Amino acid sequence: MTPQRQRVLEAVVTLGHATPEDVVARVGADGGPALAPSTVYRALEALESLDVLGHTHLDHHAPSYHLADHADHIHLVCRSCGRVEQCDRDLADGFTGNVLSARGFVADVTHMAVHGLCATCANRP
Amino acid sequence: MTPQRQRVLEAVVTLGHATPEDVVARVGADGGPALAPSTVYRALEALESLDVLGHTHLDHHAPSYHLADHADHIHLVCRSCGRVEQCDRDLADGFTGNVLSARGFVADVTHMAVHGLCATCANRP
DNA sequence: TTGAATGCAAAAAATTTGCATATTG
DNA sequence: CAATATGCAAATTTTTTGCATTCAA
Repeated sequence: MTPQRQRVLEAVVTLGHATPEDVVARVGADGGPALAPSTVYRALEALESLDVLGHTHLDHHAPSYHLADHADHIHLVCRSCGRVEQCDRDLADGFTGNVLSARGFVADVTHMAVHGLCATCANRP
Repeated sequence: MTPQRQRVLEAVVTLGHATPEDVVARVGADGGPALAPSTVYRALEALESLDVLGHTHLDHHAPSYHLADHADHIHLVCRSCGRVEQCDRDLADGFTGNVLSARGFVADVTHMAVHGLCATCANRP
């Protein structure tokens, strides 16, 4: 664990969810010297392979990293305000069971981003 | 509906699921002249806004387009062999109900890619 | 004919790679 | 000391934009 990787990790923790470029930007603004983009990309991969981080695909053009802890949750992405919230994975137990019996497919819901409208945006035209 | 857009649409239908670059490649190989990448990107957007196509995020760096019909299904992506299959959306009815009551979140499961292991890959070390 | 679509070429973004140097264990 | 990580720069890859030309309604 090098200081650069610690800074990458801190950035992800601070941001909650972050694309690689979010991390590059954040790390460049945290006081220390900027990190080379390649370092950030490699650090994210390394931290993910150590199961410290995980990622989902919240929007169109970038993976979004988060603490592996969060992997126990399902990500809910509001298509209106863009907010990301999480819910307990067991809300999907029935669904994973259905998919397993219907298709023999073993679903990993924690890698899943569910799009829709959050409570706030749903109660608004 | 221009001939170029028809060819883009045909390519998506033929491929089932296709990233913009898949479409560029496919259209370049279907006999006719290649289309400019910008034309393909704009055609995909246009077809989506007409509700002819929809898209999900099946892998890391690209949206994957498919017929809007397919939007009535949930996409299951095997992390081992990469195959994409679909299942009926009602398998997730319980899940969407849970998310709604727990968070007030209105989930659109058809925009969702579920990662995991397909039946074949799950029965294999 | 009037607005929209295309092709082209160039620009912008995002990600990856090679390699010399520096750092870790 | 040996292995690994970093920084930098350049190369790729993917997507977007501007604009003159062509096409469709």
